Amino acid sequence: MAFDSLYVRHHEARSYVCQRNEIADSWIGVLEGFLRVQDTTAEGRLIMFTGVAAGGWIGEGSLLKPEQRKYEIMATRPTVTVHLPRSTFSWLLERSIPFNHFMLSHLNERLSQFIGMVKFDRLLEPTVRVARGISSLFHPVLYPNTDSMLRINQEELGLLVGVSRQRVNIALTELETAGLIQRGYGCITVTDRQALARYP
DNA sequence: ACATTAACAGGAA
DNA sequence: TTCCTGTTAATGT
Repeated sequence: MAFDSLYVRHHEARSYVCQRNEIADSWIGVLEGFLRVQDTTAEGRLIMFTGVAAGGWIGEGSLLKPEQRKYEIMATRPTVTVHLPRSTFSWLLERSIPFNHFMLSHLNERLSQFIGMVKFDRLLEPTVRVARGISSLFHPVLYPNTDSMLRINQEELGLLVGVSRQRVNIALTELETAGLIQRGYGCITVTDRQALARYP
């Protein structure tokens, strides 16, 4: 059957799940860990586009039309991925209405995420950026994760929102004194999700 | 002013 | 030991 071709991959921290310009052959789901969708500039600077947490999927763009990957995907910590090969992907796309519904809602949510990023870019208040960045990782469709504790360190968060690690540190103490989060070692616990999303 | 990079010490894992 | 945090000082816009 079609599902026979699903396969699972284990990735070490800081290893590539796929490289830029690679030919896409599967839709990538995250079972465990965290993926960073990024690009490296000519000067070697890292730009992070988005993250994918457990339960999320990435890479359908390069499957829906025949093209090479436009970015690289890296595991930021030990990560387990499940791969839905291109043949099975198109098989499901042709035949399964539930699969199409899932795909549509997934694409729709990612679209609104990127529309939100344009707005995000224009509000430059670093603390607000950090607050929104944390909130975005609680997206119910893109990151179906019920846990209120995020496994992300301050440098990672800075990469995600485009702020330095040191400034993230300041932002986190502000958000903690505001009673929205609690800082931890390599993690953040969100105590008030709604207020965090509406911050300030 | 305010953010960024670089560098450091100290604590957690 | 390595990783992460919290903090400085110097530099840039």
